[in-house]
Amino acid sequence: MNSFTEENYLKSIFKLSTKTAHGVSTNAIAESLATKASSVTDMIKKLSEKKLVNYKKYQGVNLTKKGQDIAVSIIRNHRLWEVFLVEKLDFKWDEVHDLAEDLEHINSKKLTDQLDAFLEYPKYDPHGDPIPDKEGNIHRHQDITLADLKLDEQGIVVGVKEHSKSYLNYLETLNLVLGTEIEVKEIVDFDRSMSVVVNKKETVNISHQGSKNLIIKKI
Amino acid sequence: MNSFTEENYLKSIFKLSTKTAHGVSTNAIAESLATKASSVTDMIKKLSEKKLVNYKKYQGVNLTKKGQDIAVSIIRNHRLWEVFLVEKLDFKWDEVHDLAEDLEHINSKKLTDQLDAFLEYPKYDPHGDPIPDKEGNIHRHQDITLADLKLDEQGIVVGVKEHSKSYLNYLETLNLVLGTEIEVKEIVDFDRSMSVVVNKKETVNISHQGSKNLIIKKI
DNA sequence: CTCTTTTTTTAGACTTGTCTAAAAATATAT
DNA sequence: ATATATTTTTAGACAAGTCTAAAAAAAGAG
Repeated sequence: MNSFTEENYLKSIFKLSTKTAHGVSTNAIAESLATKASSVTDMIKKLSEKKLVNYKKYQGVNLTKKGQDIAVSIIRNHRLWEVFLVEKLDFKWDEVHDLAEDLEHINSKKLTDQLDAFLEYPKYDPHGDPIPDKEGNIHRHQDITLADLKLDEQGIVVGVKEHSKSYLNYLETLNLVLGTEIEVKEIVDFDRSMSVVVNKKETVNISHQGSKNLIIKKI
Repeated sequence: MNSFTEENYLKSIFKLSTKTAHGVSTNAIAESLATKASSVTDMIKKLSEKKLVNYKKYQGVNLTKKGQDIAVSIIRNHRLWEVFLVEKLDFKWDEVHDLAEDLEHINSKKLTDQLDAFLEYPKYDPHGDPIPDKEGNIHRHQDITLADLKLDEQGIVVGVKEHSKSYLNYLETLNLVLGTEIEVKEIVDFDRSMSVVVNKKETVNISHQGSKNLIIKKI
């Protein structure tokens, strides 16, 4: 059995390793877990002894198959719980992350799979992030953001790349939730902000900072 | 914030204090948590400093109002999660305890109350134990067991006093689940075992050990 | 009431995960 | 290439919760 702490390290390493081709650096892990590099080194040694990561001093780490399986199953838990909280318990999409951080560590294959069935096998969580299936397969969205769209192009909001409460709230004030239709009406050269038509109704303005974190499927 | 460990101590003290008029003894807590008396003493000092228990050396402990509120809210969580697991995720009543032991520590008033609403404010958990309401009120069953019934008396199964898997399984093989109607047909003097008619159909035999842990409402 | 047994507490040690400060290795710049 | 800056690791310390062994207090027996 692994502690919550170990599981959080594995999850962090998993997420960081999708962003870098090479080993994940000690500092990157420390930053993502709000801890110190020295603590990370200690934990990596432990995970390495448990054969959950491959590690050579000064070379960064990568998950082993075993480590990866654990990380993916925790992410699966996390995202299923988020769906549960939003769909069944009426939470808002900006309220569920912290609770899911706790719930994800409840370790029971049966619980996870029954929850999955109860929720009718959702493919995406409330932020559009894909939910790994029972076998651990993850179907990622293509990585097109609103900022990639050209004038007059249309799309549907399918996810976010930034999960902060403030960003999610900002989107909600613009009515930009999952499933929203968007058409780009204007791109301001100066600051790359955009005017977009939302659901064929209102026109809203969104900053570049906002548009580049909004994942879109072109239509 | 309190650690899982602290919460488990509070829960244990709460449960033990319903059984004894005086302070709860160090040894009793140690036994219930499968730990050593010396560890209990240490923890009690800590809880005492946090004003969650009243403690004088060698005199046992009692919960303060604050400690009791926490204990009750954890029990509320535990029992609501058990209902969820059985009603929504198709778990059996003998499978839910350990999972609920983990889930009960997820600390969110909103989560608890929304779950309660989602489950339509259940009054009892799958073992017939009463679920404390939002304000912490607990409506206990009267403490009549099958063993208290006389010949030809009738009752309905409303709970169990023993929660082990083996006992719950034993009951299930006898078709003695919550809501079952019972009529006492024979009481054997020698070993106090009983023959009872279940749901006006089959007659089954139950040992004294079995009958004294089955909580009944007379009809 | 005194002796014995049981319960509880203390003292000191160990584990897990953390930290700071300093040393070692690697990367960068000129 | 050599000096400088950055990253990573080591060494040693600390807090939480646990344990064993021994001491202190309370309870029970004759």
